[in-house]
Amino acid sequence: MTKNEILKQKRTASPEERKRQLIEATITSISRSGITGTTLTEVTGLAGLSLGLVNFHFKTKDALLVATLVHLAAELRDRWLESARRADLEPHQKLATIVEVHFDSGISNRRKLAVWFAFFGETKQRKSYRESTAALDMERLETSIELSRALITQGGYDHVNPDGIGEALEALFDGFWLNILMYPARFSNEAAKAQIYAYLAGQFPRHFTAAGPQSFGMLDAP
Amino acid sequence: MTKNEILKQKRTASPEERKRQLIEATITSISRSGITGTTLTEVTGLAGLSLGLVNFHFKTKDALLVATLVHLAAELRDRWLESARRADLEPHQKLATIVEVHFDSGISNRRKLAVWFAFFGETKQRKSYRESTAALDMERLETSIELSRALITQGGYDHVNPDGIGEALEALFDGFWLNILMYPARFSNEAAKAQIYAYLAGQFPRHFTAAGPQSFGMLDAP
DNA sequence: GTAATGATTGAAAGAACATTCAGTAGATGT
DNA sequence: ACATCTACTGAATGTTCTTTCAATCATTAC
Repeated sequence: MTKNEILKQKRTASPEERKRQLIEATITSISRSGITGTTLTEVTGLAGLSLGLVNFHFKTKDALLVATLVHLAAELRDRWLESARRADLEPHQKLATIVEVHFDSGISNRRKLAVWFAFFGETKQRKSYRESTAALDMERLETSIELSRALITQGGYDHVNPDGIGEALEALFDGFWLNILMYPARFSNEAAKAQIYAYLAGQFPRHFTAAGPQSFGMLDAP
Repeated sequence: MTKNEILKQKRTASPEERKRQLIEATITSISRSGITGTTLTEVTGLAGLSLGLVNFHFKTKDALLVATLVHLAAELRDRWLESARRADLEPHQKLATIVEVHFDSGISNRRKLAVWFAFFGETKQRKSYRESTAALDMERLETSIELSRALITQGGYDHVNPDGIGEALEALFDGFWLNILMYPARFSNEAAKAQIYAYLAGQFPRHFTAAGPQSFGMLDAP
C-alpha cells in the first residue's frame, strides 16, 4: 500500500509496474465477477487507468488473462519449490512444507482461488491457459512422488504406491481449494491441512501424525 | 440414439422433450467451448433447432444454464442416494458405493465434468448457480459424516474425526474430477477410486483395503 | 530548451450476442 | 373442413464489448 496506490498515481510509469497493476486489477475483477464479467472497462476502472492501456501493454484481452494465470502459477511454484529445495529438511518435512504452502493465506484465499477456478472452467476453450500451468502441475506431482519414494525406502512402507500418493495429494490440494472457495463457512485452510496430514498419517504412520509431520518445529526457523 | 436424433426430427415436440434436447446441447457446447463460448446460436445449432426456441422454452439464456446445472446435480444425487438408502448394505459399503458412483463413467466423464467446472468458475458472479447445488453438496457431506460416525462406533476407531473424513472425501471427489478433466492421460476414474480406497484403508483399516471395502462382492447384485 | 521517444487517453468503429416479435406451420378439437 | 391453440422460425433490434488509432502529455537525450 504505497501512496501511489491510494492517492493519485503518476500519469506515467514503467511498463512492468503498469502490467503488475493491471494483473492485480484482473485478479480482483475475476474474483468479483468471473471471467464472463471481466471486461476491459472493468479492469482499467479498478486500476484507475484508461481503457486503451491494456492493448498497449498486453496486445489483447486474452494475453492479459494468460499473464494473470501465469503470474499466479509462478507465485505458487516459487513458494513450494523454495521449501522443497531446502537441504536441511527430511523428505517428510519437505512434503509437509508443500502442504503448508498450498494452504498459506497468501496463496489460498478466495480472491486468488476464484481466478484459478475461473481458468479451470474455461479449460477446453482456451488451450493456452492450460499449457501455461500443465508443466508446473506435473513438476509438483513428480516432486511429491519423488519425496514419497524416498519416504517409502526410508520407512519401509512397502505396500505404499508413491504415484498414488502424489495423485491423491494433487486431488486434495485442488479439492480443498474448491471447497474453500465455494463453502468458506465450512472449509478452512487449517482444516484442509489437518485432513491432509490425517491422510499422510494413514499412509506414513511413522512420519506423520494427524497433527502434522514428526519434528516439524524446525520449519518455523529457516 | 433414436431415429429422431440422427435423422430429421419432427417439427413439433413436447416441451419436456425439447428442454431435454436443449440441455444436452448445452452440455456439449460448454464442454467444447466453455461458458464464454456457449452462445444460443451454438446451442440451437447443435440441437438442430432455431435460435428463438431457447427463449420460448426457457425464458433467458441464464435460465437454460441453471437448468443444465440442476440436471447434472439431480442426476448425481439420484445415483448416490439410491445406494446410500439400500437396506442391505453396511455403512462402509454404502460409503464405497458413493465413491463408485462418483467415478462411474456415466457421471465422471470429461463432457460432464467440464460443465461442473464451468459453473464453479463462475461462482461469485452467479449466485443462483451455487444455490442450486449447495444444498445437495451439503446433503452428501452430511451423509458421509453420518456413515463415518457409524463406522467409528462399529469399528472402535476412536481417534478418527468423522467431519474430517466427510470433508476429505468431498475434496477427493472434486480434486480427482478436476484432474481427470485437465489431465486425462495421467488421471483416470479407476485410479481415483483406488486412491480413495487407499485413503479410507488408512483411516478405517478393518473395513477397507487399498483394493476397496471388505466383502464388496454383494454390490454387484442389487 | 528543444527534439525525440515512450506512455497514455478516450472517442469511434466494428463484431458478437441475447432477446424480441410478427409471422408460419403443425396439431388438436369440433 | 374449419378454427383454435401450441410450438416454432429467423430477421431485426439494441446492447455490450474488444480493438484501433489519432491526439495528448510526460520523460529523456542532447
